Amino acid sequence: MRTDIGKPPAATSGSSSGRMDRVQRIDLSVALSDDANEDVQEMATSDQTPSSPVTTQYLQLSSDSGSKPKFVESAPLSARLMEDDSNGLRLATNNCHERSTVEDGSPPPSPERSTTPAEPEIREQLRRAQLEMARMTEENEEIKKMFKTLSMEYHRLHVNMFQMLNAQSGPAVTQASGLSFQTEEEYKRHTEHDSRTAANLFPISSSQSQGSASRNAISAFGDGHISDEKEDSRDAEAVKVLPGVVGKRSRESPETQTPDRSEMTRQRDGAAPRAASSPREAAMEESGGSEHVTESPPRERERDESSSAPSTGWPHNKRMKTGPAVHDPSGRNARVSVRARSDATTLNDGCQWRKYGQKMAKGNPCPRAYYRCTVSQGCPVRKQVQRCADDTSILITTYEGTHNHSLPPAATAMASTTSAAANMLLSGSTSSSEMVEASTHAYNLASRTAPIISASTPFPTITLDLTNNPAAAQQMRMAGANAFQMPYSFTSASSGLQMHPPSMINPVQSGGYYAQSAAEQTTGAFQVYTNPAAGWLQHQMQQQQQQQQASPTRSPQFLAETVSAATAAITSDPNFTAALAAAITSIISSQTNSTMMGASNANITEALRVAGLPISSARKD
DNA sequence: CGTTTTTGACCGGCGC
DNA sequence: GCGCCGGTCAAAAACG
Ligand SMILES: [Zn+2]
Repeated sequence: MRTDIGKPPAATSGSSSGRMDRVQRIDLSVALSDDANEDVQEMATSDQTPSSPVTTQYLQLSSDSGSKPKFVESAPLSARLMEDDSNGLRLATNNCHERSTVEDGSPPPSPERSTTPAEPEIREQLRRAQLEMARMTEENEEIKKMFKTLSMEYHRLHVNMFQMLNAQSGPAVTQASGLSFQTEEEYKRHTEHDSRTAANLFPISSSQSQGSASRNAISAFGDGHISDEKEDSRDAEAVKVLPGVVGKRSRESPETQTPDRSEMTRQRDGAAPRAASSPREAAMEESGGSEHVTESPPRERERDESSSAPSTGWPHNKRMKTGPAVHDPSGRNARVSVRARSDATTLNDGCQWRKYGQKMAKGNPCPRAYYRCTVSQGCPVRKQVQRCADDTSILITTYEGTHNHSLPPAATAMASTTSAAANMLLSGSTSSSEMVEASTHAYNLASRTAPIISASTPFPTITLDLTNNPAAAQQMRMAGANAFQMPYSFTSASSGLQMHPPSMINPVQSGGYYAQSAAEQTTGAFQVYTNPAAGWLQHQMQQQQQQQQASPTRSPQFLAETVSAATAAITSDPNFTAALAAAITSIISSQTNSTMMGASNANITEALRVAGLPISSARKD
C-alpha cells in the first residue's frame, strides 16, 4: 500500500514520483507585513532590559532617517546620492556597555553655509552638496558606529554564550574547542553560502511571480508544494476524512498490510526513557561531519561482506548510542525535526530525495518513510517523514546529517535552517546532564500527548514546529500562551534561551521552552518550536495565520519571539560573523536599491538571516 | 532506459 | 539467546 499513511498515497500519480521536488523559488519578499514593522519597534523598546547580561541586537530599519547610509569609508560621496529610499538603518542594542565607541575619525562637518553670494546657482549647488556630504558623513559615522557596536555585541554574545555554557556544563572544554572548530569550517562554508544567498535575495525583490500576494508566500515553499497539494488533494481529502482508516488504494497486495499490522499492532508506549544517554560528545561532529563526509564509495556495499562493519556508504552511520560513545564521523548525531502542516506526502524542501524504506512506526498508525538525499551521490543526509498520529494533517519531517554538496537555492532555506538548529542544539546540548534534567522537568509541564516520533530518541533532537497548531502545540504549549497566533516560536532548550532576558521572553516563552524541551525529552531531545527558514515561515505563516488574522497584540510577542529566536540562533551559530556581515551588507544594499523589500520585512528577514535562518532565496532557473 | 518506489528481508542494539 | 525495534538493503515493479 502505498501509503496508507495518512496521506494519500496518491498512488504514483504525479506527485509520488520523485521529481516533484524540483526547485522552487522561494520568496521572501512576503515576510511580514507592515505591522511587523511596528512590532519590531515595540519590541525593541520593550525589550531593552538592562539587567540581562545578554545583549540582543536588532537591526531596524526605520524610515525616519531618510537617506541611506553608505558604508563608504572616506570615499567622497558623490553628490549624486539621491535619497532613494526612505529607510534608515537603525540599530538598537539593549544593554550594551555604554556605548560603542564612536570613533570615527572624521568629524562630521556641519553644514556650513557658503558665504559666497556670487553666483546663486553655484552657491546653491555647492551648498547642497555640502549638506549632503555632511549628511553622508554623519551617516557614515553612524554606520560605522553601528557596525562597531554590532561587532562588539557579537563578541560579547559569544563570550557570554561560552560562559553560560561553561557554567552550565562544567567542562566546557570540549565544547569550546568543538565550537571553534565548527566555526571555522562552517564559517568558510557559510561564507560562500551566505554570499550566495544574499545574491539571491536581492534580486528577488517583489517581482517574482505574478502570483498574488498570498501566492508569494507560498512560493516560498515552492510551487511544487502547491502543486503537490493539489495533486494530492483528492486523495488527501479522502484521507483527511478518515485518517485512520484509509482504504488501501492503489496497488499493493493485500498481504502487505498484514505484516505491517502486526508490527504496529501493539503500540506500547514506546516510552523507553533512556535516561541517560548522553551522546552529547558527538555534538561537534554533527555539523563538522558534513565535511568529513567525504565520501567514499557510496553505493556499492554488500551487506554480506561488510557484515560486521557496514562502513560503506556513509561513514558508519550507525548510531552512536551509548555504547561506543564514539562520535561518529558521519555526523548523524543531531536530528532536526520539523513539524508542519501539509497534505503532501512530504514537504517540499527543495532537495531531491529517494525513498529507501518505509516502516510502520510503533505508536503511530501512519508509516514512517525514509528518504535519502540524491542530489549528490555521497550525501549522507537523510530524512524521515511521518504524519503525526494525533493530527494527520501534520507532517513531521526529521532531518539528519549535513549535505556535502551545494544545494539548489530552493533547498537552502531548509538546509540552513536545520543545520543552524542542529548546531544550536549541539553546541548547547554539550552540557548534557543539566539539559536533560531541565528537559525532564519540563516534560511534566509539557505533558505529552504527542506520540510523536520517537519516544525513544537516541540522538539529540530539535524540533521546529511550524504549526500554530493547537493540538500538538498545546501539549508543549507555553504556559502563558497568550494565544498569539504565532505559528511558530523558537525556543531552544539549549544555550540560547538562557540568554534571553526574562522580560523579553515573557512568561510565555520561558514556560515555553521548558515545556517544549521536555516534550521530546528522553535523552537529550529538545523541542524547539520555531521558525525556520524563511521560506517556510512565510509559507506556514500565511497558510495558517492568514486565516486567523492577527490580533493587535500579537505583534510584539510575535516579534519578540522571532527575534529572540534569532538571537538564540545567532548566539549559537558559529557563522554568525559571516552572517552578520552579510546581513549588514544586505541591509545596506537593500537600501541602496530600494527595490528590495519593505523595511519592515527587512528587519525580520535580516534577523532571521543573521540567525542563520535563511530567508529564502528566490530565484528561478 | 534510468530513476524512484515498493517491500520483505536483514542487521545490530536493547531489554528481558 | 530471543524477540522487539528502528533502520537499511536491494530485488522487483512502476514511472516517465
Ligand atoms: Zn544532500
